Amino acid sequence: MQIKSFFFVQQMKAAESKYCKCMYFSSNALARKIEKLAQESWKVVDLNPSHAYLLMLAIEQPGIQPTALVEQLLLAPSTITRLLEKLEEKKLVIRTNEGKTTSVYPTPKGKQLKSQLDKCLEHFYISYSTILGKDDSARLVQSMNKVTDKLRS
Amino acid sequence: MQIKSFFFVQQMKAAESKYCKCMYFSSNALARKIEKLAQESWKVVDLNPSHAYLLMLAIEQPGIQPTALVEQLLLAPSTITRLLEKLEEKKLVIRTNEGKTTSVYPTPKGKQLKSQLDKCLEHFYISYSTILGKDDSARLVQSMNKVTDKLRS
DNA sequence: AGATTTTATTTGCATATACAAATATATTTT
DNA sequence: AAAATATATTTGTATATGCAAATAAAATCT
Repeated sequence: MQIKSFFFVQQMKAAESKYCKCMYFSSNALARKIEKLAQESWKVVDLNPSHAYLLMLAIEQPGIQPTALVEQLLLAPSTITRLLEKLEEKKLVIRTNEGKTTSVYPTPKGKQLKSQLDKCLEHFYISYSTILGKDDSARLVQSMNKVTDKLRS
Repeated sequence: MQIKSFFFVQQMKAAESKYCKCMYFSSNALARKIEKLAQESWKVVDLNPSHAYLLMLAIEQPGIQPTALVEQLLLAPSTITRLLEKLEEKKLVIRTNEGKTTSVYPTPKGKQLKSQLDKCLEHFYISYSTILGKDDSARLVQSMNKVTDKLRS
């Protein structure tokens, strides 16, 4: 039962998978693994990484508008709205409307998280660069960004 | 209104974003862009890329079991179940149970899609490698896979 | 052989994300 | 000024994904 144990007991490496040469497969698999790692890092503030990133932006650019968040986080407008709803529920940000624009401000409770958020970011950075090496991970990040920019439609 | 137009009209490049140096950000942004590109490629068979990949595996390895699909697609078991449910609804695969194991077979209707599926894969490959260059994209895929494997916990 | 543990799969539930349409406001055109 | 267009944001809806628990069967241990 060698074949069976190969398939079942051991986890297949991404590089061995039949479709490993395909960017869909690789980028998604990588993103999922990183997502998990990131969730660990931000667990202490009870926030999903996306929410945490948004909060960090709101703290550093108080009054920032959803459109700007869309640009900076490369997420869809509706996604930003949903993230904001959750952060507002948790009393970490508030939205003020004036005309058609909305401004997002951190609440005092949100601002208080700043140092913890910084620590989470640091923790996350360390956790992947220890596994992957600082240089390698920096290079990978750079080339992923380059590719993302090229794919701008 | 130069600043305004910068923020609002032009989309910010991933490499300019405040958190671009972070792997969470880059890997997710890339995966989302690639996802979109892939969806385009598989639209003609009315399948999401994940479903398409699973179907391709079922065609090439008839009788394949969910566990093997988990290994090869690096997805959670429950996700595989859900993908299978949908493919079964569409009468593209069938599941047979024997004891605790399940075997997945393509239906005739599923098998008929093979050549179209191959074309979709080809189309997708061409669409990203024209934008990114064959060598660059191959290199990127390779390093993403390497990283994914290292992150195996 | 019966009890315990391991393995395979599914279900219930939660969540992030996006598209398309709706809404509301601002800007431009005529 | 009124009409048309553009911009900003939200809502309704759909979907992929995962975790944890449930179920069920097989394998192992005693």
